[in-house]
Amino acid sequence: MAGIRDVAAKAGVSVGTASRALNGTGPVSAAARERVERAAKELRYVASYTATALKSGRSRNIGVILPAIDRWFYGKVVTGIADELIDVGYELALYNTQGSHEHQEAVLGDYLWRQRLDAVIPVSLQLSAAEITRLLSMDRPVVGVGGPMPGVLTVSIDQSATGALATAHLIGLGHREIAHVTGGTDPERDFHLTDSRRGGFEGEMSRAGLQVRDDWVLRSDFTLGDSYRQAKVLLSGRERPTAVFAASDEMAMGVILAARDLGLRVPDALSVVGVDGHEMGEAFGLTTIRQFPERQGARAAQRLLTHLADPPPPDDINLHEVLPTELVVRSSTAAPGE
Amino acid sequence: MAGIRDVAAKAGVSVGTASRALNGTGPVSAAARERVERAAKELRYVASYTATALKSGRSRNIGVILPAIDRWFYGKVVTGIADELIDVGYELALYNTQGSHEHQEAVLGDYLWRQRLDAVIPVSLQLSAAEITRLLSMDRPVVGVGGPMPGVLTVSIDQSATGALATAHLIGLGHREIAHVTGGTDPERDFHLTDSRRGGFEGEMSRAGLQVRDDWVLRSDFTLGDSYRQAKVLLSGRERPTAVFAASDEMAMGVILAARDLGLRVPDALSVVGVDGHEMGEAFGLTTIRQFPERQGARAAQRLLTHLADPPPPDDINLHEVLPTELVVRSSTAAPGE
DNA sequence: AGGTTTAGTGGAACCGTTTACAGTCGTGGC
DNA sequence: GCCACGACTGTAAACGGTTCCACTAAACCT
Repeated sequence: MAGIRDVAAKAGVSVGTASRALNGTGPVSAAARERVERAAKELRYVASYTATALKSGRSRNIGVILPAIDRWFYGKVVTGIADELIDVGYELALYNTQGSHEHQEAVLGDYLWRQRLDAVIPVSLQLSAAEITRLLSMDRPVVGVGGPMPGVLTVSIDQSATGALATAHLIGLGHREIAHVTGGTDPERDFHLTDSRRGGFEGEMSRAGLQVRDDWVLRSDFTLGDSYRQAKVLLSGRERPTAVFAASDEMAMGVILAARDLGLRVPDALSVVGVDGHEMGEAFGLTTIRQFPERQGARAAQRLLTHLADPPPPDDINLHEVLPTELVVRSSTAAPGE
Repeated sequence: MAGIRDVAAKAGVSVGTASRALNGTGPVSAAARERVERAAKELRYVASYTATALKSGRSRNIGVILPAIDRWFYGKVVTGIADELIDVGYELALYNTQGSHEHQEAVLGDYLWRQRLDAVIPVSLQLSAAEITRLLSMDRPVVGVGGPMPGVLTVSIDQSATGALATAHLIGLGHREIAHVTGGTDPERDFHLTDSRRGGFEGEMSRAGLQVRDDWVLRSDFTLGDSYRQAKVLLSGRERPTAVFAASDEMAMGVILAARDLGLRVPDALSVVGVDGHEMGEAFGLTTIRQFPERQGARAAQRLLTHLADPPPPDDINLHEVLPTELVVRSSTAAPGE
């Protein structure tokens, strides 16, 4: 492995000059620069990142902390982040807490302090005040995705408005008997998201003077399978809603499958609306509130990068950036039958 | 930020002793060790990884290169790897090539050479001979997932056997008119996987004396949506297969949706079998050949770690480790109707 | 013409660890 | 009583870059 000394020697300059030539910092004559560059190429020289990082304090490495990777939303977010980073030569360190507080603490307490990271993107993390303090005291840029994370910059969608929009769509079609599939099975995970989407649902219902039946609010774990099972029970009851708002597309698809298995036609006998914009929704004809997780990830990365480039951000910055969502009407919703 | 000097000073020992105490390398008196440990704790000392890596040459960081993160298989593989690594204090650097050869070259050519990585796990990568040579010349452990990658250790399932098993299951039920949904839309991606699963299908068909109809082999892109559309065309034709083997669960679910939309009952009018063991398959009653991507990822990580711990591996190691799959029979397959 | 800037350069300190080396001290063997 | 040995320790040299500083020579002022 060639080092910068080898390059310098081969180019007939000092290591200082070689470094300046390679990094474009400081003045270097055209001739010297050219010789250094050629030497570097011939030697297949690549600067050791660890050495660079140690001296300069910048590692060109940013950490992404999330509770899972094998779920639609997180996969998309990471994709968005990764796409944004690869172009500017940053690398991406992934920390999967698996929703375990133990792991989360280990990551927040130790891993992030090893100075290998220039900045951090926590995704949908349930952070305690102490954890946030600790995170921010690292004195590196932090931009979260999802939220809320009081005190840290975030990028997210308006969960409550999303719930309200979906509900309003159903009410607008004439539905009055509306059930809701929400999250909350795992108290640690998706806590706020669940609550605020349901909040939007409830708000919109009461605004329209409609009642929210407790037994029509299904607590699920955000998977298709669980939602399917619960919806089957719900839809087998004597009284049935005419519409269901599910807090995610996966759960909405579960509801559709359950309805079909029970011989209920969608949307004739049951309207279903979800949230996400999951690709699979298309084949189901699923009406949904589309969010753009890749864009959320990309946006977080961008904000991070500008903070990294610029001096410390002004104080009047937009702390919580809210990205738009979009109602996509397909064939799973219609006016109530009969 | 406290450095090891601060710890040493506080504990009243030299930095050498402090380092030895903290790392458990070399002899240190119990008293000194205890003082150092307390000092470190009180100072919230965490060793700088960049410094450690620079000096020791070991970064406790392993790279995962893959063509996408937002697909079921990759999400699972990464989860398996991450779970395995977090326990032993290794970190995970993620490189998403997005299926672009440009990015792949950048990663293989530059990124991996910056000495930030102790080892590399390429996942489902289509590597040229030159790329493999370059990868191996880094002189660090490499264990791939999926394959084949001639010359590098890999962990994978037997794709061909998987195709054969699925096909045999259908034939065993009495089906003779069998269609296949395969990949291959994107020539770069999933190349081998597609070919070998289809190979298994064709082999099993001919073994049973059955013909493979060209127009019953659907080339799809491994998504539910595309498979759905193609299956709809297939199943609307005058002649219909009585069974479909889809090379992935997502595509199989697309076929089931298409069948239902056309009023064909599954499995009465059409049997469908997939490959993967996708969680969503359960609600579809999907029969499938289950593979365990998390286990594949975990296994790759384990092999890597042992190679990292032990001296260079013996030459007679098992180059390609094949992990088992499992037929899961649910309600999407049955003997042909009538 | 003399004094200041400025482009270009080399040398060396430094980033925060690990680790090779040399040394001190007490202990046991003879 | 001396020597060898082991346990323990401190000092300093790396690791491979970046960056500060001092310096030269040419160019630019007044």
